[in-house]
Amino acid sequence: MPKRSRKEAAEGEEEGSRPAKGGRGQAKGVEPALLYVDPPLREVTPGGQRSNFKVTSWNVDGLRAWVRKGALQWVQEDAPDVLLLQETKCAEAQVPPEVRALPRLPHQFWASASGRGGYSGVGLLARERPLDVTYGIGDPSLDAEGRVITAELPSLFLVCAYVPNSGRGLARLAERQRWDRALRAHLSRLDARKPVLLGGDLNVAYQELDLRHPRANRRSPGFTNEEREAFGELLGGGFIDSFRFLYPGVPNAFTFWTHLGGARGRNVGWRLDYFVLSRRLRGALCDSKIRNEVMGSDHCPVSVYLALGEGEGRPRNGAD
Amino acid sequence: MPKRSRKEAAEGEEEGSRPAKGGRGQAKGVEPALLYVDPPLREVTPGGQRSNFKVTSWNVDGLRAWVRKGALQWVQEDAPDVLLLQETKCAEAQVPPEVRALPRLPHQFWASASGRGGYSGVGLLARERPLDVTYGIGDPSLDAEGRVITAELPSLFLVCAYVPNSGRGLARLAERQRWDRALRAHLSRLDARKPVLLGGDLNVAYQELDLRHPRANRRSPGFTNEEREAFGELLGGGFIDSFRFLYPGVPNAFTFWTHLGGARGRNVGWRLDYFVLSRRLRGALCDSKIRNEVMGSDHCPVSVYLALGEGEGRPRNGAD
DNA sequence: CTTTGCAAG
DNA sequence: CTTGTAAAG
Repeated sequence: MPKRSRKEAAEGEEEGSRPAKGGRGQAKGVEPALLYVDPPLREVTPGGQRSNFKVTSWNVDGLRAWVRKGALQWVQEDAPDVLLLQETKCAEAQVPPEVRALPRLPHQFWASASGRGGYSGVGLLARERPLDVTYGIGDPSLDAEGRVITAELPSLFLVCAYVPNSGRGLARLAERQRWDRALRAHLSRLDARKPVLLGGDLNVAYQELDLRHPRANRRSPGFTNEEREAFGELLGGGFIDSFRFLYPGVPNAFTFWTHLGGARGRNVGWRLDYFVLSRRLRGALCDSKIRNEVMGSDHCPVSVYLALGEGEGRPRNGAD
Repeated sequence: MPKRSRKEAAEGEEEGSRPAKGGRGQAKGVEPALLYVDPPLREVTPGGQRSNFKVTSWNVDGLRAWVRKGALQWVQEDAPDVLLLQETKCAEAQVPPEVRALPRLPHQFWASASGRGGYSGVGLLARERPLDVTYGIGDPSLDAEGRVITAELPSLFLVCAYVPNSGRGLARLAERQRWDRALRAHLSRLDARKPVLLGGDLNVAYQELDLRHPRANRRSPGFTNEEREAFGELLGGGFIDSFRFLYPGVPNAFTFWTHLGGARGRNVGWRLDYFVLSRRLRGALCDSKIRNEVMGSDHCPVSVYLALGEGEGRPRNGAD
């Protein structure tokens, strides 16, 4: 069982295909759709401030294939202030010209796995030029795969992350744990200077609520105790899971579905893509959206809406 | 220039895209279609014997993809007595069930590259059970790639061959020359017992007439002097190129077009697929067809029609 | 199941 | 340009 990957196990027979407890009897293997429907956008903070900053994050599962599928059309309509992309599988020189030419996102920053451009990789595309951009999380032994870009904006640090998968048979779980620790340290260092907004594929479903078949995936990459606890420490360390903060207890809100076996059609998925923010940014949070109707990858895009004002950029000891 | 492969050079600018000498002036790079149209079938020999044996040969460029494209439909309509397939790229265990189930071709024999099933490979499928079937050309150092199947039928030996490509930069030309010699020896040994019919992708265009851009391909795999001379020795050794025997001087009759650059649409091709037969079978030859309208591979199928009678199977010293 | 890379043609 | 393959998810 530990030999099966998270994504394989997501399709597993162990527990997933039993009829729901207490439900009406169902034919073996048939599951109800249980689609999460994203509610209408909340355009203001509880305090009444209007959203003026939108970030969208999308694990594209291969930037070039994603472009061929026409995803850029959706990006233009979505019109985020910043677009975070993960799993571009693409060296900077291979980024399609249509992406480079996006009129509303002229400031583009790319990272890819050194040596093999077709693996991992992230991008950060911004409407306005960041004050500064850095790469990685400060540990060269963990920064060879092009997984993190950090942009300093006037009022916050924006971090795009593609957290490494723990691998088949959890072969890379130990490395993943080092990675989770290093990311947390990176975020803390940033947070000491300005509030932080982290977006991306964090490759963990935090709670049972966050994947369709928790029991079947206890030792699957993305739902091990080790990965979940690391995420818990992030939340305990002054950060908020924006979606869950706004929508506690809401089930079936997934951002990833394996390609195998038509999982997406049955909404057999995982919530792996997040916007996590410094606690002191919570008053600026308008909404956190899961665009699960949008096709083009095995992940769907997620967006966060903030209301950034005069006071937002103040340093940590000035707030909270 | 020797670095470019045959198939790349087929598309080259060197000589190919000049307007034809003496022709009307043409826009640069535009070539006339010059499609070869297969004439109506000759159903009888010059001596008046009706064809009673049909063999079709096709380099399928991947048996599984070829099946997915629906080529089996055409095979059923073609209804050959024997079907020879090359470049199956498929271990015997991976042959699609639809192929195994072909109702009119129940006797199937497969060869593939030992170790890597996805490379090379041939098949021989027969309506009637052969008397005997052997594999290879009698040299273990040349027989590891599943390129030859020989079936003994009552009146002749039928050989299915996929001759190795000389490779980019002619890296395998020396091996190819050994291969050509060994194939010739194999055919001679068979021919001493019964007449021989060889069909398959012989990976050589014999004369300038047999490819669209001879000048540009002087050192391209498939048109080197070495390969052409080896084919000439076969013809000098008592064998006939059935198509050219029946259609001397007919140009633009190609059986292969590279996938690159829309070569097939412009009929920028090569004649690489042949039926070659023992000279003493020439009286049995009705026709040799090139089905260049049939899609499903980068090669088209070719067919030969013979009239086999009482006297056909007699040993060599009894005829010619 | 799909995306990369690659080798081969 | 298309077929295989493997590694990765």
